Amino acid sequence: MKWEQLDAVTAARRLLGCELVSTVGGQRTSGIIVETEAYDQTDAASHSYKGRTPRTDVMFGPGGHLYVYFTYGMHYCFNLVVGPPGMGAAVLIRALEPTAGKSVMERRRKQPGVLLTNGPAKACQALGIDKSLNGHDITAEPVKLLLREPIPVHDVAVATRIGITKDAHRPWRFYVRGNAYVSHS
DNA sequence: TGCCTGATGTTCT
DNA sequence: GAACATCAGGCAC
Repeated sequence: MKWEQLDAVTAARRLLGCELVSTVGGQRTSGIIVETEAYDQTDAASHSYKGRTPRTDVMFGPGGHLYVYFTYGMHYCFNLVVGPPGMGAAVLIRALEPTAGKSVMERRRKQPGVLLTNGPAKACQALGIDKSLNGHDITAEPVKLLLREPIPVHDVAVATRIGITKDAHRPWRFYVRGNAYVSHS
């Protein structure tokens, strides 16, 4: 998959159903992506909206890399950068359905079941992703994205994004209908 | 079940 | 100095 060739909305749809595999710290954890949000430079809610800064530098790099940021004083969230260099587009991974390493996730999260990964900062913590992985290439260890069959169109729901104030009306959130790990349906 | 709030770093104004 | 792509615990109903 050539993430450099996709816009944020197309990529956000295509990422649903794909699997993320992390071997951070020598511990294998993985999950299927079930909820995403699209952001791009024309979008006031996006970190790239105000142009390139040291923080948002990797968003303006080539697609296929992780953009990891720290927020609210205690949480990390991670995006997949998409589009060609200079585009400033990315897809926020909001929720995963765990496929391996649940016990590792429980140890990291100190929470059971659906609470492991049903939110962007939770998924990040469960996979052991932190700021040191900012700019990481998604085809390399220790965090890899594996392509899976696309989710059928009728199983994908579209909604407005969560937790933002600017451009909040854009229908740029996508999730797998009926999946228990989706944070808001 | 649902609202309110504390925790707490980084970035930008 | 305020805003922020959040989460979890506490308390009122």
